[in-house]
Amino acid sequence: MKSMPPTETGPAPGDAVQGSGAAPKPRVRDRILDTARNLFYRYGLRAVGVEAIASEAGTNKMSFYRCFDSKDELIAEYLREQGQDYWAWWDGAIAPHAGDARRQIEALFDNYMRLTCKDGSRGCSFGNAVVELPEGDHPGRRVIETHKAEMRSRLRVLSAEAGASDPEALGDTLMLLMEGGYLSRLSFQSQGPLTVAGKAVRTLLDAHIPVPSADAVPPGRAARRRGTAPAG
Amino acid sequence: MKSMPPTETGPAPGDAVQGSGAAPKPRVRDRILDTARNLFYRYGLRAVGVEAIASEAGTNKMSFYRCFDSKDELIAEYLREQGQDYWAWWDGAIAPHAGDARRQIEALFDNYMRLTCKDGSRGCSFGNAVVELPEGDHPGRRVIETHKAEMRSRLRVLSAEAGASDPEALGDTLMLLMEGGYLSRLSFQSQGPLTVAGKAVRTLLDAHIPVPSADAVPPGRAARRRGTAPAG
DNA sequence: ACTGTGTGTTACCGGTCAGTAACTTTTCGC
DNA sequence: GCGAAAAGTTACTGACCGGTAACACACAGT
Repeated sequence: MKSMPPTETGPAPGDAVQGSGAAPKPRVRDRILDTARNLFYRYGLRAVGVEAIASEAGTNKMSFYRCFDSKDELIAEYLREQGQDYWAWWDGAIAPHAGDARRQIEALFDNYMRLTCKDGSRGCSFGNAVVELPEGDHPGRRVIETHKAEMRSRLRVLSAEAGASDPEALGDTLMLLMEGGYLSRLSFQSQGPLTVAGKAVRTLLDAHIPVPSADAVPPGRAARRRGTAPAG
Repeated sequence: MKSMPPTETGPAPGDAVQGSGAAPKPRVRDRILDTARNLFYRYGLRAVGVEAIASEAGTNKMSFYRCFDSKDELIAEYLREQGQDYWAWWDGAIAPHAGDARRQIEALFDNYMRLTCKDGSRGCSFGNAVVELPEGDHPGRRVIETHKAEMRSRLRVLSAEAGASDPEALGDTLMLLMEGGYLSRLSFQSQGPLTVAGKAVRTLLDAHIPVPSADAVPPGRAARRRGTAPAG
């Protein structure tokens, strides 16, 4: 039940130290937040203490408490930052296919799979955090619930735009798939069930999006449908 | 970041106390393990201390350490117990439809949805635990990984028995669905995306299980396929 | 009665936790 | 250069953590 590898004091090789025209050392608050994001994501919320965060950020607990009211507030802030990055990633993943919602969903999941299978991935910051925050009144919970609700909403909207006959059902199913991939990533290495997410999404899209009537499209196209059907 | 509601010392009303021919008070070890299962599941592994477990079980830390080598060992034992119950539940859910793998899968998921939507559910003990145990050498991790691998395997076998053309893909997709439901249960109340799992499973079964050729079955049956297609 | 086993009790260990006080030093805008 | 703001330093509080020592008791089988 140990928590973390021992921290090294002093500036790490990769740190932004002043000198020879390099970028100025970022403000304490930013360094702390950055460090907290790494540590919280890697080791969990309860496993990482504020002292460890502060010293890993090259500062101390006192400076920490000048920037943040409490550890719980830092956790909430950590989650907000993660959220911002998450939606930036999301928008970037679907941007190349604007106007084609089906392709956007596929691209989103392809991107998601690649990212989540990578070494060092620990799944979803929000999903992991909510496991450690069962108390209903923790400031981080609002952030998490908002984030997940937004995810659900976006997937439903994309499903509707893709022409799904039951966009709520398709959106929610996609959400289950995503969440499942995030969670299963923790128990399996990169060869877990997550590897089929791409195929699964295409199967679901095929099943939920009605094919155009046969006399409205050139023959042969409607029959094989679109995307990759489940082999067989 | 508080951990648990205050514990009450002394025997709780529901406890099995000796008297008037009632069953004898269970042995300490069993009481501790029972309490640990409740507390760990509800509040998480790190949030619950051994002292809290012992006193909630009506004993003390010393007796605790006579039964268990360490908290980490208790965690592993907790997970083993959860595993036994889990497979008993699983077998019970699919037993009524022995011989019809498709119905078994449907029954499994229906049962799973009902259970996981219930008040007080906190998703999957194993999924939650693995979030809190990033260290690769924790005795609990073996239990978790074995459990999840078994789950994956069983879903693949059921998929094969159901006649799926790509049973590995179907099994893994079902696994993602299940894991996703467990995880999303923590961020949503009972009205989360989990509610569509039943429909999603039937859609996937329809898509993965080839329909018998038209001249082998009475007309009208093959056309509408089986189960509940996505509305529309 | 005697003894062994299981259990309860109290006090303690070293370590870590979140959070604070008081003071010094560095940095930056002007 | 000056003053203010930001950051570093040391020492501390009170609570809790996992884990242990030493001892008292209660009840079983013989």
